[in-house]
Parts: sequence; structure tokens; C-alpha cells
Amino acid sequence: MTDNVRLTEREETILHAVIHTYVTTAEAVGSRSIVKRYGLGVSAATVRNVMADLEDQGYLEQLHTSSGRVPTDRGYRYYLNHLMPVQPPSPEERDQIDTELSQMVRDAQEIIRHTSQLLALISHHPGIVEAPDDTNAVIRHVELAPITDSRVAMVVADNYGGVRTMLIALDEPLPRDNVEKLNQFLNEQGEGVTFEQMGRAISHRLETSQDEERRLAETAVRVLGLMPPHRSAQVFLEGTIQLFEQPEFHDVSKARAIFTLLERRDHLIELLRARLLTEEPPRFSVVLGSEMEPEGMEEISVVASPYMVGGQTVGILGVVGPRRMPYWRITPVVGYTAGSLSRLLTRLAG
Amino acid sequence: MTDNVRLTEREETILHAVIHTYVTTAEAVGSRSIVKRYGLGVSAATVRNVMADLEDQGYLEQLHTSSGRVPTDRGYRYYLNHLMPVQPPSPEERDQIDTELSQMVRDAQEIIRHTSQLLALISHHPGIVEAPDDTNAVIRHVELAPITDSRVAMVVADNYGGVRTMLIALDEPLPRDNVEKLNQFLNEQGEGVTFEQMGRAISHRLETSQDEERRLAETAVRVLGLMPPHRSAQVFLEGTIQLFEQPEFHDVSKARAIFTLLERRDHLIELLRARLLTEEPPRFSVVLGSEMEPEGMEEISVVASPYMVGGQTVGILGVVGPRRMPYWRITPVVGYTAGSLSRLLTRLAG
DNA sequence: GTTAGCACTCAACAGCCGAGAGTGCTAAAG
DNA sequence: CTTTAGCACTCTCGGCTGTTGAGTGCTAAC
Repeated sequence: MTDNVRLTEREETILHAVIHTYVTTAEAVGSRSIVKRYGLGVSAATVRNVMADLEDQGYLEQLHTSSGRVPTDRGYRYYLNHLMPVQPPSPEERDQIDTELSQMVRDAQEIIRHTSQLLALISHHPGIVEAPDDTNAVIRHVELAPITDSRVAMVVADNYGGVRTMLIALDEPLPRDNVEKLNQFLNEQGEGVTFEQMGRAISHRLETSQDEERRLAETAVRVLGLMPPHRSAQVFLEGTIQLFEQPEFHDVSKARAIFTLLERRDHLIELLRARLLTEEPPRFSVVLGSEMEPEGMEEISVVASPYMVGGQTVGILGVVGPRRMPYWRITPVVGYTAGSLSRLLTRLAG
Repeated sequence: MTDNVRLTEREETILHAVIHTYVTTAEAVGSRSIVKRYGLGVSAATVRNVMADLEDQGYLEQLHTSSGRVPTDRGYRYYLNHLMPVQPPSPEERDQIDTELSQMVRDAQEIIRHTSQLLALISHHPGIVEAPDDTNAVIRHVELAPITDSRVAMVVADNYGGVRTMLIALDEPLPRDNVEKLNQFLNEQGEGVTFEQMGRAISHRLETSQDEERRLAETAVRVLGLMPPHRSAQVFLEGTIQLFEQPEFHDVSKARAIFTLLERRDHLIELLRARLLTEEPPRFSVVLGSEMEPEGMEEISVVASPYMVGGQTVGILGVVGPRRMPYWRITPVVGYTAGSLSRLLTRLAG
């Protein structure tokens, strides 16, 4: 994907200039406008020659003969890998992120929803955040609370401060006085491990124990067997209307395509997981639409970062926008937000 | 609002015809096209005269001199009140609603979210459903489940099958062995009444009881005092992309306006509440955008209905669309869905 | 290798024209 | 008095044209 060719210095300067002006103006950029704006000590004609070279190499393209150049995905990729300045977010942005996040005092779920709004607010593009899913959450405490004879709520607190409730419809009533013991048993088996591990521990007990403990294990298996299947991770996507501001989506058919795409937000996050979390360690990344597997996302790109609790990656957050995004501004914001969220959740959990 | 003037029969026929063709074609309708399509035994010139009359009376309007007529809000209102055929949904629609709803077996929250999708699916317009809010939910069972020393989860089952969990951050730890008794106490006070009533009952105990019961009441007050404020009712709005299909929203600026509007879905539902639930009994209703208080919703209208559990109204559901909506098709669907959802939730609660 | 000059291309915009749909008015017919 | 036919008029929409301006590619000179 990232081939190691390096462009000459002048080519880099000009590619950088093209991308920068294209991103800010949303219009194909010509040789003259570049020398005007950046006045590198050469003439428009020279710039033209270099641009032609860059086009041959696939970094730029023309929409039609004789109009300005526009960066290709390859051009963006090169920019992202070699040219983009590495900088922290502006003090104002940092301030805004910090204060907004520090005002969130409720449970993990709420914090995560608000983070997506925060991202949208600051980046002026839709923000997306995936809530940690159950699969590898470590149980800190579990409690069965009987609601009626035939229904029981299972409250699970996990290691990153999240608490969720599952409703279990029983096939036969749970003896009331048994609940206390069952809770104790579940916590013995479940504390500090994942759901899957708890299941295994209980099965093991079922085989090796006797009498009361065995009876408890049987009940536990019965109850847990009736548990609804794991909820797939929740994804919050906020601020989608911001896309209307982008001139590329002023065409209604394009806008519709994008919105249709974004409706499948679980799908989108799945693609991001594939890109971010397969690497070790999982890391920050900008994903261009055309680099994603199933076609159809050519128009968009995502600046995404994993976030973690206590050193372990638990989810992804990011900003969605058109390919023509001010990456140099968005990237620091996303990175900083991921860091702040990680810290906040870790504190909440600890 | 509904003035009692009745139009002549011929005027009604023509108004009906204009609305019907305008809704289906989305184009201003002229006299000739009406006689062609409906061939009432009169000439185009006569129709023209009648249309001119209807325009004078404010039921129709012209976009510009010499193009067809378009219904005004007043025209729609008259249609809705006097002209629209009263009919059940088509067998296929009924079928679809029944099967989709019967497949939902999870908790009330999930059912309600899916109902908004269902409405969108069948009506081809965005569906909106307001989840029952806490304010007048009757507590069926309440249970405190300690998570850590400083946090406790309160699980509340209400009378319509909903279960919600609230996290309470304690100021000082809750003695573990006290929890059992506290739970019992809370249920004694809370079962069968609303939150507010429970609060009052406990305050009363605090004044009249002594010793242990008084101590329990004190603890209860302390814990409940730390409870987060009532969550405002959740509103699910699904299928908004369907709006892109409507020609009136092919203009991006209009589309953006609508989407901005719909982002404040809690606000929208508030307006609907004001319209539907102030009447006694609360009833089915079509609300045209211009009839709503704060300006700015002229472009849309909502077909909405309350739904209930065990005879009591607990929420609102509906379909949002452009003014130019096929009310005769949507209205039965919304009504039927409200009925089915009411039955389902009542069954679930019972 | 770089620059100036020049001919050429293309999108975007404004203006114009004709077709088509629809109206309002008037006068004649019922 | 109501209905109808006829006619002149209005307005939108689509297609066509010419112009403008930004931008390119090429070539020859520096």
C-alpha cells in the first residue's frame, strides 16, 4: 500500500500546495494559483511541468482536459504518510475537549455518546464512536435481580465503568432464597474474567463439584443459557448534517448515497476495526474510502483512533468526512480526544 | 381551526381530485389533467371556474400565474376532516405489521426502537416513536444492586414491561447487609405507585416511624437523593433517508433545513404531545407543519397517534413526511400500528 | 533546466427561442 | 343563470448559442 518511492523536494512542495489549496477551496487548483499563493521561486510553467509529472505518477488527476488538478487517493496517501505536519491541536480545541469531557459525570454509555457529539462539534464533521462491546469486557461484579417469577434482570458491571442490564425470561421460576447464593456463586466464578471465561469456569464446576455447589452451577447454567445473545457493540454517530456544508454533497444523489452508507454505522465501524485493530499495537490511522473493502465508499474517508481503558483497547472513535478533509487539523483533534477519553474512562473504572 | 363551512359537492370532488393527483404526481395540477383523469361530466372550463373559487376561499393556490393549482394547508385540512376515506390498511400492510411485531421478543425498549423502523419500512417515510418516560410509570419492582462500595445500580421494573437501570454514585458506602432490608423497604413503599408517590411515601415514613424503619427511610432518602435526574423520554427516529426520495427535498438547502429540524427529535415530539395529549381522550391526529407553534416546520407534516399500555396512554408514535403525503395510506397504517403496539406492550406487561 | 508566449480546450454563465401547459376572460349556447 | 368553447396571454422549462476565463500543452528562447 505504501510504496517507498520518495518524490523530489520540489514535487513534494507542489503536491503539498495542491492538496492544501484544494482542501481549503474545494476547487481544482491550477499552476498560476499556486505560484500566486505560495510564491515558491519558480514560474507557473515550471509548476505546470511538475504537476504533469505528478499526474503521470498518479498523485494528481484532471477532471477534464485543461482544468486544474485534484489530488488522487494516492496523492492523499503520500501526503498523510510523508507531508502532513505533526502538531498538537490548537489550545482552543484542547480547551474545548477538556472542558466538555470533564463535564461528563454519568455512566460510560453517556460519556461515549457525548464524545461523538464532541467530535462533531470540534471537527465540524460527523463524529463516530464505538462503545466497548461485551465480548472482551472483564466482569467486575454481577448481580441477578428478580423482577417477577418469570423474569430476572442481570446487572453486570465491567472493568471500564460500564454497567448494563440484561433481561432474562426464565422457563421456570427461580427460588427466591436461592438468588442470594446464586449471586455469590456467580461472583466467585465471574469476577475478574470475561463472560466466556465465566461460562467455562461454571462448566468446570459442574463437572467437578458436588451437592450444593453443583446445584448452584446447574441453576447458573440454566439461567445463563437463557441470556439473550451478546449485544453487538453500539455505535454512536452524531452531526451527520454537517456533511451538507461540504460542496461535494450539494448534489442530492451524492448526499443520499452518503447518508445511506452512514445508516449502516455498525458496518462502517466493522471496516474500521479491520483496519485499525488487526495491527499490533492498534494505532491511529486515516482510512480513505477507496481503501476499504466493499466498494462504494470512495467519497468518504475517516480519521480514526482506538481508545483504551487501563492500557487495553476497548473501542474506536473517529471523524467521518469527504476525502477532501483538513487532515492536518482533524488528525490532532482525534488523537487528543482518544487520549482524553481513554484517561477519563480509566479513571472512572479505577 | 376547523371552521364549519362545507363546500358544495362539486367543489369537494374537485378539491379531492386536486389533492389526490398532486400527492401522487408532485406537480401542480391543471384543469385539463383533472377532467382527463377523473372525467367528471363537466368541461375543463367549468373545472377552472371551480378551481378559481377554491383559490379565492383559500383551499388552493397557484405557484405563479398560469400554472396549475396546489393545495394549501387549509385545503389539506379540509381534506383530512371531510374528504379522506376511512379505511383499514391493506391486507399486505397488516400482515407485515403483524409479523414484524410478533418477531420482537425482547424488552420494551427494543420493541419500541424496532417499531420506528417498522413504520419507516411500511410507510416509506421516517417513523418516529417516543418511548414511555419515567414520570408516570408505575413501579412494579425495584432493586438496588451494589456494584462497588461507592456505586450502586438501581434496577426498576415498571408496569409496562420496561426495565431500566440507574447508576447512583454514593457519598458514603452502603452497608452490605443493609441492602437486603433496604430493598424490601423500597418495594413495600414503591410497588404499584409512581416514583413521585414513592418519594412521598418514604418522606411520610420518615416522619411517622421510628427505630429501624426510620433508619431505613433515612438511608432510602439519602440514596434516592443521589439518583440522577429523570431521563427525558427517549425518541427513536428511523428511516430519515427516505426523505431524499421526495422531490420537494431535492433542493439541498431544503433538505438541510429538514434534517436540522429532525435532529431535534425530542423537540418535535414535544410539539406532538402538545397537540395530541392535551385533548381528552388523547387521539389520533394529523398535524400539518404550519399548525405547530414555533415557525419553521411548514414543509413537513406528521401523522401521529398515541399508544397505550393497559388503557393508559404512555407514548406517541407517528410518521413524518412532506406535507404532500398520501394520508389515505399512511393514516390507517399508523393507526393500526399504534393498536398493535399497544396490545403487544400490554401483553408483555401483563 | 527554466521560462515566456501562444494556441487550444473546456466548463460555466447568460441570453434567446420555441414548445407546452395552463389560466382568465368573453361571448355564445343551453 | 350556468356551462362551454375559443382565444389571447403568461410563465416555466429545455435546448441552443456565444462569450468569458481559467487552465493546459507545446515550442522556442534564455
